[in-house]
Amino acid sequence: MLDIKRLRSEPEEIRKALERRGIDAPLDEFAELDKKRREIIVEAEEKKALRNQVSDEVAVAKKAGEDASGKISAMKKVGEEIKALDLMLKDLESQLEDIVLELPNTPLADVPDGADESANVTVRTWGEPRRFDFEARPHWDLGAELGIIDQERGAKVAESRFTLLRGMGARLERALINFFLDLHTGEHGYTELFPPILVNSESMRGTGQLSKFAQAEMYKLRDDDLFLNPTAEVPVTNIYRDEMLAEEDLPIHVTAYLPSFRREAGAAGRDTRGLIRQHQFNKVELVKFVTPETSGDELEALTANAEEVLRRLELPYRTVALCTGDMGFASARTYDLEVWLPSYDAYKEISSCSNYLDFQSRRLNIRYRPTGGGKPRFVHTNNGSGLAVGRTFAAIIENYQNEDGSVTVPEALRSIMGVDTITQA
RNA sequence: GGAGAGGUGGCCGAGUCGGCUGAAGGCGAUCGCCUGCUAAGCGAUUAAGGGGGUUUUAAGCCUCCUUCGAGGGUUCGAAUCCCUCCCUCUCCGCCA
Repeated sequence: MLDIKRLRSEPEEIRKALERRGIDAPLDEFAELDKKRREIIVEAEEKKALRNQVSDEVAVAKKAGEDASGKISAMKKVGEEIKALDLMLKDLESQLEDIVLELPNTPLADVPDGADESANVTVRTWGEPRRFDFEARPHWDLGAELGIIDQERGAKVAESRFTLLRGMGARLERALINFFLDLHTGEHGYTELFPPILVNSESMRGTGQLSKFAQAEMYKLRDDDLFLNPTAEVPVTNIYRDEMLAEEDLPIHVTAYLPSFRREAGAAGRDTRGLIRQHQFNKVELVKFVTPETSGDELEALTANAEEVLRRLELPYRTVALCTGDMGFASARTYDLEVWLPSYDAYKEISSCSNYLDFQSRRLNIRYRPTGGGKPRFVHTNNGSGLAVGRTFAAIIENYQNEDGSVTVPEALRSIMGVDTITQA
């Protein structure tokens, strides 16, 4: 959420910033409610101060054995007035909260403007899309033929958009997870976590997954206040919810492999084939908790860490700066990594790396105490996938396919896979 | 699932016949003194959030309100009493 003080002191800057995202923020309504709120606070607090003072007098009088019944009955009435004011206040605050929680983050100044992905800006491209001297095939066909991807049986066991991996397919999935984690922990300095796969509603709310918009995407358990993890960002970012960190603790760089689940409620007809859009998918997440001064550089580094995975796998990709209209709700800057996918004849998102500034930590109440004392400050958070496993799987099958339908194993995975080529079992 | 104990500030930990306890004490931290350096020692400061005032802004200062797991209730007044919920720990049960 945005800083209330900022909404109050620089509403025009915020209005302009949100307009860049195509949002007409109800800031006038906010200002009006906020003004009313403060008026009531003043009134209520005056009465509370009076009550506190008289209550002390009652205590003194009683100790002295004097009669205080006049004061007591007067305060009884004041107490009722306070109760009424507090009720009004509560109502106003929930109205204010409704407004504030619906406001997305303000984009950083140099984020490209635009309404949709057509305005995104490619910041770098790595590798050349392979030119095939035969008819390249999509991973779902190759995978089925190789016997490593079985979508029919996945659907039988669960439903469509669930997949059974078999043999070298299952092994490739596992190899990718290991490879990602080993790279990020061994060479990029992240600490590996394995968080709960079920998360409670407070955690979901903390990272914004329960907004009207996002809610329908989530699998909810019937008998418990728990959801299936939609992205490791949720359990990982929430580990420090309501905590006071020390500046010496920062930066915190963590990575986690976790199965993720999404209902894909609004995605009917999109990416229906193959592994691109599944209800259950594996992802290795990168999350950073950092000081405000460093979050920009930290995002660049995090993005580079995710890119390194694609380079080691020698998969052609490009890095795209999302425009204001295409960025996620909480983000102030986002880079998407897009891998070349021959079946789509296009680059397809495989990672999304964002700087949330203090937008997330404010809502989650994650602060740190600066070295040398001083007021607690909100940390900044960064987050990105490093990478989505299923999409990497698909990219490897397609980019490394051979004319005979076999798939060459990328150099970097051979020791984990134990073979150089995936062939029909 | 059954029985019991408990949830207090950055951390630990006092606080039951409800009333200068927003909270003793300790640790940690910061500043100062001391010291050849370090350690030890001495002194001071140190919860957060929200209003109002002051200030050109910020900082600072003054003042008030709220907060002792969460929510409700009783009361002039609640960390202290009552209710509901959540969580943690111990024992038992079950179990990979």
